[in-house]
Amino acid sequence: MRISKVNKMHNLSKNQQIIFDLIDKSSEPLKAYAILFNVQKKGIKAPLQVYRALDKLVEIGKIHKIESRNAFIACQNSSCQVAKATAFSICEICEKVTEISSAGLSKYLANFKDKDGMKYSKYNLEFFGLCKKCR
Amino acid sequence: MRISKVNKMHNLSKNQQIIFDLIDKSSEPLKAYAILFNVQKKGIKAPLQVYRALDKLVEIGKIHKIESRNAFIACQNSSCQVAKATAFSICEICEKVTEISSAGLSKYLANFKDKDGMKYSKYNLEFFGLCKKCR
DNA sequence: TACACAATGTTATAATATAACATTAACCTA
DNA sequence: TAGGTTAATGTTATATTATAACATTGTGTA
Ligand SMILES: [Zn+2]
Ligand SMILES: [Zn+2]
Ligand SMILES: [Zn+2]
Ligand SMILES: [Zn+2]
Repeated sequence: MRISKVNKMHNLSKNQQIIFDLIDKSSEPLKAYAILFNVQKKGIKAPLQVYRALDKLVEIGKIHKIESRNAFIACQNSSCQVAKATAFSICEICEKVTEISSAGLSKYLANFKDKDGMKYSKYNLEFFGLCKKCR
Repeated sequence: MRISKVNKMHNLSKNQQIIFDLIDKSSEPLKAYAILFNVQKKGIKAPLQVYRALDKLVEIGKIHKIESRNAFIACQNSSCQVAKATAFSICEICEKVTEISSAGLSKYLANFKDKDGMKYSKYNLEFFGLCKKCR
């Protein structure tokens, strides 16, 4: 396998890199229009440019969407290669979001079968409560 | 405890009842503006009237929001008195949504502790896959 | 080179949700 | 049953989130 192939696996384009860097260095989930505002100085002017980069970054697992907040967070779990099994804790006061990395939880959910015996390979779980600081 | 008190627990107002009835008889999750369109003949004319009823219905657990779809579904689980622990399966082809009612799952999630030993009383879980019909 | 595909740029618009303020209904209790 | 309180409603305007459509440019590969 050549270097170029290795890189290609998750080689980010210019816009993708700009937007990923912003999300990755943020201490909190970012919303699409907050991202847009922050990257306008870098030449990204339109919502669609942001959403396209976000879509791709979600697809390859570099970021995740917090569905209940319409916001995006960098993957905090180096093993998330694909956006297919995600779990988060969300503080209902300060809105701090943490990606949960629990082998037990992911094993349990990956093996969960519903009443019809159906197994699901993809899921998103959001826990809500109060973080340490807010209790 | 008087009758009025018993009823009051989940006595729906006029708009709440209209909107709940619509969602309850629907075979699929409904979006807010689809609801608005459907209840305009009943005198509900503005988005805010719909969103206010939806907020209340979610709060008391009569309906749930499918976060990944921005849509609302009637509670299919008679024991959901409050919107605090929900789980759904979602077909990625036909978009059929089913509320999962599994004692094992809810027990596991209610008892789940993160790395810091934190327990969460509230969660939302969405599984994705293909339903029987779509496989 | 030439092809295929991914990414970009741009304008416009769709879809989802809330702010602000005035009014009315329902409920509780003195 | 009058008065106070809270919940719900009505209405207009606006904020926020997301996509359609189409033209163009870059990138890797045969
Ligand atoms: Zn991750
Ligand atoms: Zn907190
Ligand atoms: Zn339910
Ligand atoms: Zn299906």
